[in-house]
Amino acid sequence: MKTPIAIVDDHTLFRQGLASLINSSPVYEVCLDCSDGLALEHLLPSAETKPKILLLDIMMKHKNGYETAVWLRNNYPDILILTLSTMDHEMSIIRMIRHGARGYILKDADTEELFTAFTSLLDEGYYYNELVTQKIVKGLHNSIHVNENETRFLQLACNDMSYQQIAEAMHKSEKTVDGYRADLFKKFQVTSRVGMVLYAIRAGLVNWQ
Amino acid sequence: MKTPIAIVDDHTLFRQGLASLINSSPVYEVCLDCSDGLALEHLLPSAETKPKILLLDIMMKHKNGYETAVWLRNNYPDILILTLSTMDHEMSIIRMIRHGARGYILKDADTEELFTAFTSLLDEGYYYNELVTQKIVKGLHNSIHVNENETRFLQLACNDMSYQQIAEAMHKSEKTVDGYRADLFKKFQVTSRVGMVLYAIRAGLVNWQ
DNA sequence: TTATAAAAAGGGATTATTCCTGAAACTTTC
DNA sequence: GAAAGTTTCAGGAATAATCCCTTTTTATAA
Repeated sequence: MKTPIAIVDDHTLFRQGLASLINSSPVYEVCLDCSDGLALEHLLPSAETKPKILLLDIMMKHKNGYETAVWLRNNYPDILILTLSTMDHEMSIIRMIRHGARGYILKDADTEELFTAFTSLLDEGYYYNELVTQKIVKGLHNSIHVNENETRFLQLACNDMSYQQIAEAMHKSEKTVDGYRADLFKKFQVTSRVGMVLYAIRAGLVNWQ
Repeated sequence: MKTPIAIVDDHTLFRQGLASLINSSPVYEVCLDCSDGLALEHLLPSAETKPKILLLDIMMKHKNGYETAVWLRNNYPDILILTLSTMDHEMSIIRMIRHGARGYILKDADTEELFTAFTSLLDEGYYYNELVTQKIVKGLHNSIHVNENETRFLQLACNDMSYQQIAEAMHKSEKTVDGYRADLFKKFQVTSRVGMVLYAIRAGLVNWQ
């Protein structure tokens, strides 16, 4: 019997292509695929075959990779989550690990690495290649922690609101919000709003697009 | 004989998956695939079979979709360019058409639409679905034109430079640069730097990531 | 060559952002 | 309850960004 794999990614063509690759293997087959975490919540409970490994994208419309990973850990802790994303920022890697992912590969990996990751996951329980490992070490070394207020602040700043507007929206004084800004500037090592916003987007800290 | 297809996209896994899908068709086969326009320039001249259709991504490392389309039009005008991108902004669609693309599909299309696009391209010479057509109409109606100076300015603004620094880099006065800013604010209908930068990224006007 | 348009630049004012330092208010911990 | 730490907020100031209006220079066309 082939090992069942699931794919969660919002690009249909990518999903179908990947399924074609996986299904042409003698040992793996795709048992389920959908466009985001919300669709997964509807499909997975009624699925006949539960996947052993689930390929999970991060940036998705209705429910992103972080949230989906948490839901999976709570409801299907035996499913091995393998993150499959274009984002190579250390923060997104570490955040996925903290949320329960067992591996991380980039979309510019090749088929060989994908299957290597599968066997690693099944045999040892995890897979991180050299580059990803280096980013993890770097990320843990920097250990940038962004709290709830700062995340909210970032989201609003990325929605092109002025600090005055953000202060109103968060029911805080402008001075408090200016404190969040200063803290994030230091953490991200930037000196302007644009730099901060671009960092947040690259690190996958905000919902975007 | 099968119709030869080429794929230019910087995500190897996507390329391989797509190739697997296309090769499983009875009428199409992938004759060439590479990661960006620069690689294409090296591979295409020595390729035995030239592709009839070339699938082209926009955001790529060394040479983006716009530039690659121009090179193709100058050197291989018979190859039908089918844009395949995640970007759904009207500006990127129209820009690809102006640069010689004959079709535009999004990565969340499915296999059926891909093959529909292939037959349309071969039979009628072009393919644009309903959504893309609507965006084209909307885009032509707005007709936002961004000139060379403004593009350069946007690129530098997205690199987190101050207007003073941008003025120096462009060998223009700060007042001139402020004029570019004001013009772009009006064109993009934004009122802040962050809004302008995000618009430029979404519209695919700058090299990013 | 003159009319016209476009690009470049300046004057000047308002607002927003960035950067200090420090003081209350509130929590957590011992 | 005192100590230590975090969060919230303030004063004050320099710099940058935004906006409006006008002038000069350059390019283009009639």
